[in-house]
Amino acid sequence: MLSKKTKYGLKALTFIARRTDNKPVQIATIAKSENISQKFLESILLTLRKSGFLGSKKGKGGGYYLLKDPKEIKMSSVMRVLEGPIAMIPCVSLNFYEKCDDCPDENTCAVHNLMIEVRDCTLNIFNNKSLSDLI
Amino acid sequence: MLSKKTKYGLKALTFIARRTDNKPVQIATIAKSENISQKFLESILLTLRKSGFLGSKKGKGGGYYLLKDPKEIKMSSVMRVLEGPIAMIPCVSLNFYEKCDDCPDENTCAVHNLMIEVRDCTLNIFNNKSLSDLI
DNA sequence: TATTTATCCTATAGATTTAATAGATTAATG
DNA sequence: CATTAATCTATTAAATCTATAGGATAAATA
Repeated sequence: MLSKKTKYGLKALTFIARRTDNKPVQIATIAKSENISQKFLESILLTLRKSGFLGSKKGKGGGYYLLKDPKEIKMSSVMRVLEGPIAMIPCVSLNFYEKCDDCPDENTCAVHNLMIEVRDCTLNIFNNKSLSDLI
Repeated sequence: MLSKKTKYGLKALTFIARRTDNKPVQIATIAKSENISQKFLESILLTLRKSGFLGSKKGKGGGYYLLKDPKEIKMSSVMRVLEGPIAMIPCVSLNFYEKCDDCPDENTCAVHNLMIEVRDCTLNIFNNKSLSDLI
C-alpha cells in the first residue's frame, strides 16, 4: 500500500511543478488546494527539502520551490525517499538490500524469484517517469 | 512491503505443491523446514483453506493438501487472499475499489494515473504466474 | 472406546508504522 | 521591530502486523 505520506508528497510536488514561474509556494496553499492536513504536509515537504528535491524560503513571500527541472526528477528517486524501497521484500531490493532471517538460499526461494520480477517491472516504470510526466 | 503472512503463505504453498503424491502435509513439518513459527503458520494455512486453496484432514496422518492442480492456482488470487489488493492505492484497485477522500477528480489525479500503470504491470505478472511456476 | 494426533478457533499482547497534533523556535522581509 | 512563514522537537492516537496461548474439536488407530 502506498502511504498517505507518499500520496500527499507526490501531489504536492505536482502542484509545485505546475507553477511555471517557479516562485515559492506556501504550505497552506497546497494543503488547502489538495485537501491535506497542513501540519502533516509540513513534515512531508521538510523531507523533500532535506532530500534535495525542494528548496525553501522563510518569511513573507516564502515557501517551497523546485530545485531541478521536473524532467530531471525521476519517480524512482521520489518514491525511494517518500515510500522507501521499491521492492516488495528486502532480499530483492537494490538500494535497501537485507537478507531474510528464515531463508537459507535466495536462489532457490520461490518468493525471492517472483519478487525480482515484480521489482523489475515496477522499477522500469518509475525509472522512466519523471515529475513532468505527472503534470 | 510484502507481509510475513504472504511470504510464509507462499512458501507453505510451494512446499505442499512439491509433494507429488499430494498426501497431507503437517503444519509442523512445513514450519520446521521453512523456519516459520508454527502457530503463525497455523492461522495462515487456515486462511488458505477457507479461501479454497487447501483442503485439510484431521487426526493421525492428517495435514494440508492442495485442492487444485498447481497450474490452476494463479498468483493473483493467492496474493489477493494473503496480501490484499494488488493495487498500491484503493482508487485504482479492480477488486477492492475505494474512492479517495481528498481527491475531487480521479481522471486528473497524477497519483491515480501513475498507480494504474504500476497495477497493470504487477497484475500482468501475477495473472500469468501459477503456483507451478514457483516450484 | 480410550488414546493419540493434528486441525480449528478465539482472544490477546507486543511491536511497529502511520498519521496527525501541539507548541516553541528561527529567519526573512518591509 | 513587527509580521509572516518556515522549522524543529516531542508526543499522541490509531491502525496494522506478528506472534503466542490455551483450549476445543475431529479423525484415525489400537
